[in-house]
Amino acid sequence: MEKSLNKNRVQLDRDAWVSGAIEVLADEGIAGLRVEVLAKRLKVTKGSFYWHFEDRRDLLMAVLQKWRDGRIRDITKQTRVQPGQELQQIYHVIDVYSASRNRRGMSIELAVRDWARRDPDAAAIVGEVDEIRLRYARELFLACGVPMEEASSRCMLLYAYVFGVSLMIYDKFDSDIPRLKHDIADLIARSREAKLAATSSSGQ
Amino acid sequence: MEKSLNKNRVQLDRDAWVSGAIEVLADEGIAGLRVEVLAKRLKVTKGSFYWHFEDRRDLLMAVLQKWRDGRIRDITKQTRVQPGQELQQIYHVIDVYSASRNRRGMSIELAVRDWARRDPDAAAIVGEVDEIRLRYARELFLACGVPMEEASSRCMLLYAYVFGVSLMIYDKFDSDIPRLKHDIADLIARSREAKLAATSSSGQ
DNA sequence: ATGGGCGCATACGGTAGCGTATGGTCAGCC
DNA sequence: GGCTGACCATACGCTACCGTATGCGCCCAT
Repeated sequence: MEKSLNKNRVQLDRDAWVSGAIEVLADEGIAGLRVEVLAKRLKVTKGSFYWHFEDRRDLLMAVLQKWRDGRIRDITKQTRVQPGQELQQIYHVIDVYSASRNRRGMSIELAVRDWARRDPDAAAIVGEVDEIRLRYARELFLACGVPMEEASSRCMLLYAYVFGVSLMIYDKFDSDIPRLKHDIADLIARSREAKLAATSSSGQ
Repeated sequence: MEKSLNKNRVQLDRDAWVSGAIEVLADEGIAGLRVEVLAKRLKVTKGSFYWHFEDRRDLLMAVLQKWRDGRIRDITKQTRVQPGQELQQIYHVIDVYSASRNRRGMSIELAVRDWARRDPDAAAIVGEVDEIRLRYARELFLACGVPMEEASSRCMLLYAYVFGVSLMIYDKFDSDIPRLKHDIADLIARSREAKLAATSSSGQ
């Protein structure tokens, strides 16, 4: 209620700019995230932009914060699991993080990681997100009875795979991509014990 | 001998420009690959550039060709193997393609793949390279006695991993990164049969 | 020695983008 | 009904970059 703006004259706030910026980032990459381009997409001029932000860098930092907060909320959600469903949850994580089921999110992810290759601030944010994701995913493997070191290896392999596969262009390689992806998920997720647990519980 | 340029007045040819362009691409990404920037790095002006190239696009296409040719030569070299050494060769491929052993190459690789996300010509080249790499790597798994479908899955996992891990920032996650990487290589490379073959042959 | 072409420098017009300055508009409040 | 402040438009100077036009020096063959 804090701002009773009648009419449909939508006033932009800082968050609207940041959300728009993330859209542009996904489409054009960090190099294409220009304030005049963004302003045009929001159907205003940059006069508005410099009302809400110090400069372009100010926007970019806000983008990083928002992205990080969203990723942390998301990973806590995706790895929350009721007891006994840990292995299924691992398959679920592989699935929801795959590019085919999450094109927009993966576009943003790759744009941020490319950005992080040349910007220390972005790299720090990516480092935070990676560490949290790896820890949460490792918990899933540990809950499946996988020993600590193997859990570390497997969750690392999991994330490297989902990001890596979204960089590849392999449509001519195999005729049955769904099978391929499912088999790869098996390679990542199942230890010998876990496989037994999966086959015994998947039927019910 | 075709051009006897005495003195040390080095004349640039097309290939020198392309090589320089790949350096800039690795450092700055495709968006930073500007002809005036490149000219400055080569210590000439863009007057020279437009002697050798139609326009910027002409250079970019030449970069793609050169990159593709090099990658194809490299993968044929890295997967050539004498009989009996197939499994070791798989570990070798994982090693040489890992970012830590090949920083420059991986920078170029990631820059090209980011480029390919928005440029159909680059995407076509990446598609070519990926298909050839996957086929060559699959041959290694097949030679290890891995059945066809599993060989496809494992070689795909291999490449997705090496690219994906180079996107991640995980230095705080585990204290023993070498062990982690070795364990992951095991997860990718070894089938039950292959592991037996490895343990029996690694001692000799 | 000289004329021609190769390889590059210089100068130019044009566009896109950053950041600043300043003016305009509308809502809400007294 | 006039004031104030939030939000935005417009105009400006500056830099970086693209591509073109043209000039200039050097090497080589005749």
